Amino acid sequence: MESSFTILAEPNRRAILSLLATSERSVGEIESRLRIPQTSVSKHLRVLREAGFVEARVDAQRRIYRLRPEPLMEVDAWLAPFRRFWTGHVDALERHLDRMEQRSTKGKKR
Amino acid sequence: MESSFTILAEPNRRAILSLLATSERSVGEIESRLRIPQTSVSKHLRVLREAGFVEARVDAQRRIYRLRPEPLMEVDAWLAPFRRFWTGHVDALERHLDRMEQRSTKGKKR
DNA sequence: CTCGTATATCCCTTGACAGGTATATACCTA
DNA sequence: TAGGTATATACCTGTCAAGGGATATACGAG
Repeated sequence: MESSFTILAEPNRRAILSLLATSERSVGEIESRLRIPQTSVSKHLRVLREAGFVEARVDAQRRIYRLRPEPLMEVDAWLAPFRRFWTGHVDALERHLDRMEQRSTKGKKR
Repeated sequence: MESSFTILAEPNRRAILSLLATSERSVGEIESRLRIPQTSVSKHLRVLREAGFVEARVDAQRRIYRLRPEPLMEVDAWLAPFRRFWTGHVDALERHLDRMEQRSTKGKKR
């Protein structure tokens, strides 16, 4: 059973999902907006489709893809037990992101 | 830059985090509770540590690991734009999980 | 100092997966 | 029908990461 987290590990797939959060899109739109080769977009969409993240509607030669929320709800549910660690400490994330920013700018490791 | 999602793709690592959500634990406790070989636990902890998911405190020969919330907050933040798809439709997740259950029980594909 | 315990690291093998290229399929238009 | 557009699939290849086993390091007890 392919975990939803495995699917989300791929950056292009997350980008596709974020794009579809706004509105549904054809494959070509995704291709040009994200600057990913068509063949690659199709392959990622296949993975997303089989995992239930998206579904396609046929419009002549086009396939219009739209989001399906269930797998993301699953992720959200997994996250629930951890929320108590940060509710009420809103700006800890902000500090964390700043630190990450610095690491990838300045950063040489060890 | 290793994405937090990449880290979470590994099931054992998610299990470790879930375990630490309850309380901090030594490596040995994690090993016996999750039934993962010690060498494997240590390697996963290293990954989690370097990605900021956990931190270790030294107690004699033991290392006590505890959760750090920031990377999970990041994930939570990424998820935010999608929440509008399911707030108010609480039981869609339940139906989804049922369907998954059926697939992995009955399931032969195509 | 030696032995047992707790944890980390090294090396090696294996499998999964993403990207690229080429090609197939489907539909539309003329 | 032919040619163009839109999307999917097959095959190949390189990379990367997880798991196993052996070993190193650190600490405590006696």
